Parts: sequence; C-alpha cells; structure tokens
Amino acid sequence: MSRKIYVSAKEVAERAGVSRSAVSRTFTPGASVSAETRRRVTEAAHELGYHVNHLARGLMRNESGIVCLIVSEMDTPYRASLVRALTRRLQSQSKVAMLINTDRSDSSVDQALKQAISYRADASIILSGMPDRSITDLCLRSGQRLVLINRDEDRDGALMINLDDQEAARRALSAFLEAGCRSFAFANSEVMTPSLMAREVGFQAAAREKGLEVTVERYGSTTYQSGVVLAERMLEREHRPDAIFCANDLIACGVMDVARHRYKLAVPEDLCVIGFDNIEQAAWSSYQLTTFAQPVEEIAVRAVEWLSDHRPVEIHSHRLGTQLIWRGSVREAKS
Amino acid sequence: MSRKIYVSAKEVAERAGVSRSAVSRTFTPGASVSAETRRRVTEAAHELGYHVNHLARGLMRNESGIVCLIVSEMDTPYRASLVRALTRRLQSQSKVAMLINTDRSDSSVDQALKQAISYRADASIILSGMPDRSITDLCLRSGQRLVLINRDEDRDGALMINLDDQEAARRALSAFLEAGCRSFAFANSEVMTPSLMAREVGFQAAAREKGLEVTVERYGSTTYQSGVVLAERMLEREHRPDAIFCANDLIACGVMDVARHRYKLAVPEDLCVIGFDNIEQAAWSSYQLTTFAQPVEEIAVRAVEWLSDHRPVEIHSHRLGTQLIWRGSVREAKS
DNA sequence: GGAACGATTGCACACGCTTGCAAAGCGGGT
DNA sequence: ACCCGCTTTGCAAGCGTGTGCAATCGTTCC
Repeated sequence: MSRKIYVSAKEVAERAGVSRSAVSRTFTPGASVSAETRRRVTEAAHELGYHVNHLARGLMRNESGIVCLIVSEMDTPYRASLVRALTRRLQSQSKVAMLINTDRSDSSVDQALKQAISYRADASIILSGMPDRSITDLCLRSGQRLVLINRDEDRDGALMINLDDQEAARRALSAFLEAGCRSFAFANSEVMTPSLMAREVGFQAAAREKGLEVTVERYGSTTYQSGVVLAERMLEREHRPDAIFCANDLIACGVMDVARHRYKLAVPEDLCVIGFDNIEQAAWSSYQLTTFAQPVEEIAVRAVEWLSDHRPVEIHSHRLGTQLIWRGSVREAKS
Repeated sequence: MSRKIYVSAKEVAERAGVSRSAVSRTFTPGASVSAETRRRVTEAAHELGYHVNHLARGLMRNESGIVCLIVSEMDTPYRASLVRALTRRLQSQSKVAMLINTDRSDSSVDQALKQAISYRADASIILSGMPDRSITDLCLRSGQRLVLINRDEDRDGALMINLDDQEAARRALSAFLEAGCRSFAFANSEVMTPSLMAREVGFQAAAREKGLEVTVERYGSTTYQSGVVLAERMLEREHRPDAIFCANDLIACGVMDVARHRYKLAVPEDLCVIGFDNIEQAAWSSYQLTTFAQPVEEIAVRAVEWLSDHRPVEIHSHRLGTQLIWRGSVREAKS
C-alpha cells in the first residue's frame, strides 16, 4: 500500500492553471489573491480533495497549531471534563490537542514534554505531575508556552492556574459549623499534590482558629476505593467524626457509601460530608453531595486565551474561586 | 517573543564536528553510524537540547505518527476509559493521539476528519458519529487508515470493531428469567446508534422467542438524567416491569436511583436491573450493578495493532464478546 | 497618451529533515 | 601489493509549504 497519495498544492496549481504560490495564498488569510484566481483554486482544490499540509505549514511558520495536554488518569471524571473543556476551547481557536497520557511519575511527564518538543507544539498544558526544571526550561527556551493547572511549584514564564483551595476549606468548615457538627475529619489521599495539601492545611488552619481539632487520614490515591478505606478507618473509631471534608468527590462518594451501607449512618443526619470538584456523580440522587465546583470552563478559557495572546505576557498566575454547591450531604443550618 | 529557537540538526552537526546526515542517521533506528560518531552526536544533542523535529520527519517519510481520535462527549465514563486505553496503546507503539471533540452531528465529524487530513494523520479512530462516505473515501484514498468503533455502517477498507450486542442482550434476558422475572422492559435513549439498537432489538427478539413481550421506552441521550426520566415513565404504569435492561450503565444508574428513592422499590428484590459498559460507578456499593463489561483493553489493542500492521489488510471487522459481570442488581437464581 | 500607483502573480529560496548514491575508509585474503 | 567486500560518511535532492522581491497587469489621473 503506497503512501504518497496526498494531493499537494502543486497538483492543485496545475489543475487550476495558476502558480503554486497562488494556491498557497488562497489558503492564507490576508494574502493578496484576485477573486477569480481564488475561485479557480478553491474549485480545483475541492475537486482533488486538497487540504493544506499542516506539517509543512508548521515547518515554515514555526507554529504547528498543536497544543499538548499532559495528563494522568484521564478517565477520572474531573480530569475527563477538564480535558474535554480544553480540547473544545482549543478547537474554537483553531488549535488542536495532542493528548499524552502519563503515569504519576514525574519522569513520564518529562518524557511527554519531550514528545511535545518533538512535535513542535506551540504550548503544553500540564494537568498532572511536575516535570523537571531542566525540561520546562528547555520548553520555554524553545518558545513553547507552558500552562500548569493546579500544580503550585513555580516556573518562571509559565502560566499557573490554581484554585483558592484554602478559601474553600474555610468555607467547608463554616458550613459544618453552621450545621452543628462537632467532630471534624479530613479524608485525603497520599498523593500530596500541592492543591490537595492546601485543602487539608486550610481546613486544619480554619479549625485551629476556632480552637477545634481535625483528624486527618490519608490513604492511596484520590479514588472511590480510597474513600472506602478512609471511611472504614475513620468510622471504626471510638469518637467518630460527624463531619468529613474530602479531598475529592470520588473519595467523598466512597466515604458516603461506607457510612451508609456498612455503618448504617444517615447522611446528613449522623454524618455531614463535603467533597471537591463537583463531578457529575455528585448530583446523582444516591449522593446529593454538597461540594465545591471547580470552574472548569473558566480554567479552559484562561489557559487557552493565554496561548493565543501574542503580547509579551505579564500575568503569570491566576487564582480562581470555587463555588460551594449545596446539596443534601450537609444538614441545614438550625435557624 | 521570537520563535525560531528550536535547535536544529545542523547546529548539532557543527558542534559534533560531523555532517548533518550523521545526526539524522543517529536518530534513525537501523541506519549505519559508527559507535564513535553516534556518541559524539548524542552528546552534542544532549548538550544543546536537540530533539528531532517530527513535523519535518513526517514530511519526508509521509508518516506523521499522529493518530486522530474523533469522539463526542468524551467526559462520559465509558468514552473516557476508551480514550485512555487508546492513547496508552498508541504511545506504546510510539504513535501519538490527536484528540478531536465533536458534537453529535455528522458534519462535525466530517470537519474532524478534514483536520486529520490536514495534519496528515496516519490513521483516524472514530468513536462517535458517522462521517460522510465522500470524506472517508478521501481519507482512505490518501492512505489513511480508518477504524470505526461500535458504528455498524460499512466502509470498505476501514476496520470495524463491534461488540456482540445481540448476544449480550440474549444473556441479559436469560439472566432475568433465571431470576424469576416476569415483566421485561428495555430502557433506551433516542440516539439510535446501531450498537444501541442492536441491544434493544436483540433483547426483544430473545423475548419473543420465549413468547414474552418487552416494553421499550426511549428518551434523550444515554445519560443518567435520561435514566431518571425513563424510570419515571416505566414505573408510573399500572403494570410495572420487574426487570429492566438498560442500554447503558449511566441510564441504569438513573433507573436504579429513581426506583429506590422515588418508588421505594428494592433492587433486586422488587426490580432487577442490568446495564451495559461496566463503568467504574457500576461497582460502587450504592449500585452494585450487574452489567456487561466492554473489552476496552482488547478494543484498543485490536485498533492499534491494525494501524501498525503494514501488510495488505485482510480482516476488516472484529466482533468482540462482552462479559457479564454479576453484582447485586439481579436476584440469584432460585435453586 | 503617458505616468504613476496599487493589486496580482511568479520565481526562487528557506524551513528541518530523510535517504539514494557514490566516494572514502578499513581490513582481510591471496 | 592488490583487490574485494563491507561499513561509514558526505553530498545533494527532495518532501510541501510560506513569503520577500521583482515583474506584470490594470486602472486612474493629469
């Protein structure tokens, strides 16, 4: 099966009886072509099924139109929705997403960034892991733009988009307090992403300000199964918490299921739960989880608008707010 | 911010004191280079941060290494897991996934395929929608490989991967029968994908063979919310079904939640439910949904192995089996 | 009619890479 | 010493574009 079958501008030019440059210009917005030439070219192109070769164009322009999304566990609800929002946004700016899957290891993120470089991506958006500084430097030096989402470490020249996790944690605590809760716990994974840690630390700090203690438990990664284990550990105890703030909606779902099915606790009467992310399942009637909504759409907008912003960049960091979505996993305030 | 900052093979060659071809060959597996030259080149390359330009390489070789994944609603659990499996698999073959989001419309799929052509993708994998024949023909003529997953329509030269939906539907019916169910329903969306329809038709046909009737209800798309509406319609009736086969796990979750919370039915005692896909949530203890597992990994393997298979292709179609995962949403057979 | 001017167009080079081809190097066998 | 065969290397052509530059064309104005 031969392969050099794509039709080229040259063939279109011959068919249309014009020079090759005319073809090129026809497909270059803002170039100078007469209406007649353009017509003949587009016609010939259509007949032959010609499409500009973006690889060659990228070679010339030093601008491939490719943006790499570097992400691990992308089948997780929150990640998936973010990836979707980003690809949509990119497409609307006539860029295209190259999806690179990593495991949690930073070395695989390094590997992914090298891929990005090889394909001369205009930018890379990192949703998981933290690459080595030498690699990010290389990216930046190569003229690539870099966006870090929810990774706190600094990289000069990269755009960092973060949430106000601490603020959210404080709100969570006051929601619990208004509901009359007395004993607080935080259910975390062992992943220790800065943003996850900020939730934990923020929750603890807010409690301490009120003279309250928080039991922190950590286990595994940010999954439903971890939530199951965490809940078992927490609810086994003598003094069970009556309020659990979870690093994550998935964990929260696991916690709720164990609380209800295994310990026969009623949510929110016996136990209040707050999650984070507002994944789709949080709204399902089995959970009705009160949680913080990540501004996924806004994250995508900010990330992508920064990519196409050709001015020398000033703002390198956004801290976006989250919205507390009230559902049924926290008691109504006693009025 | 200037842009032509990527280091090229020429610079590496100068630094290493060799010809530019030597550099090229160093990075071409199987090319003839002496150990010494290779060493000097890799060293220089490393120092300068050189990475082969895949755009230019693709231009020469007529092989970009890019594979387009064309998909709608990719934040849906099943889709997300498939996308993940595919990207992983592709990466392991040192290909890379370009992710294109479409809405349900076929025209947006056409658009996506044109993108694929523009980037000279080696192949396109279509997970949603059905593109116009003229476009797929163009793709094939251009030497692009095409994989259609779960879309039944024929396209000569494309690989089609389907599930044995009908067979699964039959198994669902006999599972219900063994559980002693009497009144059967099928909860479908209005999407009418061939594969969804096969489940419906297969279920109905199997029932008819036993002289039984199936109530079919269709609504919306294949989401949790549709499941909610479908369940309301079905359970409102005089004669409620005591067995519902759902086109989809998401629908099944919606159905179960409505059955339990709104109609106070016990699953599986009052109502048996079977889903399809085996999404992660099906295993959550709030659902414990008995469902058919799609062989996601195998789909990915088959799709990708076909892409790198350079022999003239013979087999153009796979029909893969599904596995019934027994959980708690169907009664045990009375022994 | 001629000049001046702007809009089009074609030529040719550049982008960074691969690869066929021929020249060069190297070693061994006679 | 010579020749043969194999490996290594450099040269240069080509992949499909974009674009600066100069040439051409058509129009308007005096």
